[in-house]
Amino acid sequence: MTISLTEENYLKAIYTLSRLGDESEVTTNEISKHLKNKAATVTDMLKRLAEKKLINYIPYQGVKLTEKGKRTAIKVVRKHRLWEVFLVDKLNFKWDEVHEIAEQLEHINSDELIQRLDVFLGKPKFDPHGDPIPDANGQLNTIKALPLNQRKSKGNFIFVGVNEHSKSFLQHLTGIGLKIGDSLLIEEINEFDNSFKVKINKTNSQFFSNKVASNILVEIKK
Amino acid sequence: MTISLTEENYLKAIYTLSRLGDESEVTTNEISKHLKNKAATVTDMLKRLAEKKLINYIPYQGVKLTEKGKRTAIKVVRKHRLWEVFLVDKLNFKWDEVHEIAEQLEHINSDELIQRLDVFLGKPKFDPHGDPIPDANGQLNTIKALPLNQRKSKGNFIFVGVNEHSKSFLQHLTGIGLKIGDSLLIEEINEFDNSFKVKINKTNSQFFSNKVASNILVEIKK
DNA sequence: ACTAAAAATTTGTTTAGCCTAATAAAATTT
DNA sequence: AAATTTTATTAGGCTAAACAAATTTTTAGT
Ligand SMILES: [Mn+2]
Ligand SMILES: [Mn+2]
Ligand SMILES: [Mn+2]
Ligand SMILES: [Mn+2]
Repeated sequence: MTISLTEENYLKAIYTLSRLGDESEVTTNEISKHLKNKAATVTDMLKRLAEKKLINYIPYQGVKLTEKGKRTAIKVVRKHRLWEVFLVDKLNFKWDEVHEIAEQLEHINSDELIQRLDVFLGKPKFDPHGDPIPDANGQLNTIKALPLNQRKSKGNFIFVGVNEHSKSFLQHLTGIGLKIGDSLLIEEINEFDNSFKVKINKTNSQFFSNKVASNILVEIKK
Repeated sequence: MTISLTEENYLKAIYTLSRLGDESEVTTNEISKHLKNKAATVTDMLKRLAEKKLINYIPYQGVKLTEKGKRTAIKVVRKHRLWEVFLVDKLNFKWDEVHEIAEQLEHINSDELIQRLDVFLGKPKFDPHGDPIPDANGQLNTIKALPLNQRKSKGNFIFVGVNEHSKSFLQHLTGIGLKIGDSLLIEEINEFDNSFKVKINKTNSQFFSNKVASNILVEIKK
């Protein structure tokens, strides 16, 4: 049974959306919004995917990936993230330039290719945005990072990933001079607007709005 | 105007077929055979491509690429061959394993990507099968090689490319121990079946059938 | 419990890309 | 020059993937 590029994109969307919330059912409208297709189109595809046993679908009740569907979705995510590492590490693209190209590359179909690419890149565990790369068996490091704005006390953290992948946000961070792996020391938390004053790498102090802070994922520095 | 993956494949087919012969018109049946689609399907597509000014098409008279069509086709060929170099040089695929994957990768759409891939690979001039890689402006080294079986005198040659790209032929050459760049000394030409006895790299003598010799491209050794 | 709003599905079209069968045009043979 | 064969086109139909409009089901508000 072959899975089309479009079907792969639907499976990935369902996977991504189910991870945002509580792992429960994903709704037609969520998928519709995410993929920028009309709800009627989504319903059609849900029937097709259910037919292929890639999702469990009860009309009006939303969908969940089957094991098979989940495996497929994770493989697409794995490819997407490996290619992003390739583009940044080997071709010197910036982290805000790679997503659209990876959206295409993630559909290239060759197990041998993924395997060799993985080795060539040194079996990376995270992509350029800090997102974990599933291994060949579909296992992925659960990330224990939290958004910066949920840290209620001052302290020392490491910037490990982003919640928001838009080009403008990534460029904003680059403008500030913030990169994955940088240390972040919360110096002030302003009560009235929940903005933060943060020192990056012990040198340069910056103000982060709550919006920005909510999209920056940090771990506690050991 | 966007050009679909399928349209790209038709343009590439027309380009390839026109190069085989005398650069003249390509026929519906040739395309049909090459792409393994029915002639009626090809006629449909020819109308679409003509509509888009990618080919000049006169019913019953065959087709020729327009300048625009040719540019597009050459770009696809460039991408195909660059990706093949990547797969062999960087991911250590064998030369008989890369074609199918390159058939997919050649449709990835990003000028910046091709440009950077080209630089990353060291701006290669030839792909793993000895085929010339068009440069960013679509110029390509005309190859002055001839098939081994057209060399009528004994002498010293260099193996620079293949005429036949099938997995089985490439594996056959690998089995013989023949690689691009090897020197070939014609020791004997057998009149009755036009087979050749050839010494590879001054060490190992092999018999080549005329069929094999016709698919091996050589240049005169300077 | 009833009604209005929101969410999802069904119905009917469209386009790209493929097919087979029927027909027309061109080339070849007699 | 006709007849036959080969090549190509037209006509009609199919499926995947999209849409808009109409309808149904579920949820939320009173
Ligand atoms: Mn991405
Ligand atoms: Mn990413
Ligand atoms: Mn190839
Ligand atoms: Mn090649």
